[in-house]
Amino acid sequence: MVDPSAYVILPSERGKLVVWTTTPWTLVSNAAVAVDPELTYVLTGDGYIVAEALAPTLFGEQVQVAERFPGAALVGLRYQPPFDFIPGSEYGERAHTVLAADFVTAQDGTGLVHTAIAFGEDDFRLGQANGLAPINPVMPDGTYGPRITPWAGIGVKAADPLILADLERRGLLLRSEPYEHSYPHCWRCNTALLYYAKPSWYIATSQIKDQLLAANETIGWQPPHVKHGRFGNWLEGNVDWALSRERYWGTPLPVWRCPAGHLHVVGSLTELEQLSGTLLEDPHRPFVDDVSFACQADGCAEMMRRVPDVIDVWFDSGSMPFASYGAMPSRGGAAPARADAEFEAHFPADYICEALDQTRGWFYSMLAVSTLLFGESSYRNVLCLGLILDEQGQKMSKSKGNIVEPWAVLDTHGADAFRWYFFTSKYPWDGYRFSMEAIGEAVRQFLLTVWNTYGFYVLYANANGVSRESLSLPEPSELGELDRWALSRLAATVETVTLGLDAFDATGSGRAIAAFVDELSNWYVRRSRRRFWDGEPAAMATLHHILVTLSKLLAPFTPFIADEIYCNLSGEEPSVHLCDFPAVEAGVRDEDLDDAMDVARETVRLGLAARAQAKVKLRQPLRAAVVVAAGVEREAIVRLAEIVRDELNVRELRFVSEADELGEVEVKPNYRTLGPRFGAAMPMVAAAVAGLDADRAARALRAGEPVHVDVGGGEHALGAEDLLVSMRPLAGYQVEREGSHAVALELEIDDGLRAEGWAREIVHAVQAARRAAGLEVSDRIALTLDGAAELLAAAREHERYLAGEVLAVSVIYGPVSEDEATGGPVTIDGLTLQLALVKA
RNA sequence: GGGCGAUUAGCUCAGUCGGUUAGAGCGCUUCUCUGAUAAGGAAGAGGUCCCAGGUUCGAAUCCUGGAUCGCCCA
Repeated sequence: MVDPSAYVILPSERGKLVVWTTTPWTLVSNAAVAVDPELTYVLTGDGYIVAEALAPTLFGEQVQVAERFPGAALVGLRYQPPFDFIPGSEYGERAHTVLAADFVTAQDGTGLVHTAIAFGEDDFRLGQANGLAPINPVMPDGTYGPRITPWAGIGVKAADPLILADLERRGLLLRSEPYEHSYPHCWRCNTALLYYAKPSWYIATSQIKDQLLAANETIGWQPPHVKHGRFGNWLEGNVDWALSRERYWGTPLPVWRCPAGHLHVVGSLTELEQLSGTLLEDPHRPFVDDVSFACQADGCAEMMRRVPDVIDVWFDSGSMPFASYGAMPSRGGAAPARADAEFEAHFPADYICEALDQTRGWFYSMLAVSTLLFGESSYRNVLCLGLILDEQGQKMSKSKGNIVEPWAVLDTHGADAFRWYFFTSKYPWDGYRFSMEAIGEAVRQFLLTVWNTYGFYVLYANANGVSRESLSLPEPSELGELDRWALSRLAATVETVTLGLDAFDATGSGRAIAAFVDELSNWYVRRSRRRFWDGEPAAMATLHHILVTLSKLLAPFTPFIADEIYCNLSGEEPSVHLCDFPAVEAGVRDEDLDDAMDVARETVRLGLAARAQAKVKLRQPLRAAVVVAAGVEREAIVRLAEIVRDELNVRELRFVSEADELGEVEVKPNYRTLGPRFGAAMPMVAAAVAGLDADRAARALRAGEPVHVDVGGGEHALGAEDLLVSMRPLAGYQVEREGSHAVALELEIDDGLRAEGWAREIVHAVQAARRAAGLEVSDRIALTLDGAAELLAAAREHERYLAGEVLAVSVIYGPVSEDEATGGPVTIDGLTLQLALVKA
């Protein structure tokens, strides 16, 4: 906010002290001026006293210095206060003198700090140290009291300009200018806060600081940096807890006091009844205020009455683990004892969760109350949440109107999508930039994939009459590679998710599930479709098992879709939310198979890229793919050759061991191994490697021999670890490569391959027509084909395949008239095909 | 003013022990696949890794200072 800042002149015997303040309203209770005794101050030619370092800023570079001295020389100097509403004698002996302080800087201002004991913590401490009383002429409503005669009844902030005008009239204002600084405001009404010193009840938490720090060590924090950062620092700097509040509503402070000043703190409702004879039905104000009893101090005959204050609500929140038991009248309203079985069963909490701004709020009060009572934390783990910002990154607030109504999100995308977004889009403590689009993306990318995979299973389970009872998951050894791979990936996912959730990491766990669902849908199911069409028991049982387990993994994340899937597929329990979380099964993980599938998929990826480069459609079969692979990678591809061949639509896979058999190679230095070895000579090594004959070097490495390079006159041997061999493309083949991997395609297409390609094109056309005709996936058809002779010949040649693919019980080659035709004519490689189908 | 955190493609975010061509998704362009999919696959365009110093053979990554934003405290 912008406040008026004032440079005020305070005359003294040694010269005119210049003090700086951004709260002119506190000048009426100026009690002292603070200086840094070690800082150098000057007396200017004009008679002003300021810090030397600030004199040029205040008076210009040409300022004349009459005298130079340390701040200590000013200490004790008496000056004329700016106002005399409050006589100096009320503050104390050292009122209106210069005092030494440790908080004065020469950063800004004048190096002399106006001090009003009742306003501000530094001021108060300085006053305490120097025997000055905190006289406060401001009323509780923020207006000046009657002692400030000209401005009594005026809000102090509103009086700022009046005070400045008064000082100026009396020649005491050197300068005034607007000053922008951060200043605390009321979170509710957004008006500037006024600080003043007032008596209060405290808990001496600073005396148990070591216990608080020790208790913090037992807590698991997410994110981890809060533990020794924000929270740990706060505990290190612990100050006593200001407990009392001057409010009407709240938990009454259980302190009774007699006129003689004796105190009694009441520990329970039972104790209060014993003392007073009154059992309170309702322990709040005003009832509790009526309860009085005879003073307990020896020889005191006065009546004790409760002090009017209530307790800071943070104490209530910090008492949550105890209050829920202790508040019960049957227990006398006292805090629970460690012997209480019900309390013990629930203490401490496994975890708590709140926003990051609770560091000094709930997180602290929960720890402090518990440590005071039992010397330990009331929670084992804490997860902090960040703030949810709007799409522009601004904090959402009702007054700004940029809030998002939760119901609008729920109505549009559903609760599962909402939850999934929060769990997986970011780590919760990082906060969010909320957007509806991001939730829509979560739906499209994740929930629909899950749902469609489930829907796919249900479709073919129903089509093949597969019942829940008929399913049994075969032993791993009886399953195919793809099934075992899917189960292995599932087991790995269960493990990752379990470890993550145990560590309160829902984000990493959710992302692992998302990765698995992607593999499941876009590799396992896609590669296995044919088996599901036939209702193959192993495939059915595998996917069923995976979906049921997946529903259990998803239960905490997307409870509704998880329960829907579980109840329809299993129903062993009435709800997925009554199931145990999946356990990590021993012996299901097969990391060799996982790695092999990765290699196979990489090979497919390169092969598809090569096809795209060559502009050969995937439906056109090719004779061979030549794969660069050796050792375990080659074994992996051989193991999964059928999948690779089918995905790439090639008849044959051939292997070469080294990239240089497919094209020219280049060698590059491996900085990771060579860097530490050669250090500063690394650039020379890189140059030497660049100068090598790549083919010769590659051959040598393949033969297990070192390659020698000359670096700065010395010869060094480089092994296979030190050089990375990669390829240049080779003319004549379509080669796709990445690093040391490569796949080449033979592009020559003979008549046989061409006819097979056409047959697949015809299948594709018929399938499109089936779909356009609205047929069920299991409907049989009678098919008639007409058109270019070459296409019909290809169809005849591959009729069994064609009929099987499109579920045709008969294929007729004959004329198709306009009105019989299903859809328009199809063009394949420039040739025309006309087709008609009817449900058989 | 102090403490803590953040800053990477138009947007949302990854980026391991510091390793030389910084990735993904969305969106855009062009293909492709489809007997579940609003889906999948390939290619292209898109980058001052907030800025400036420093350490190092080598920095998005480590150190120092600064900027901006957020939270807490004064």
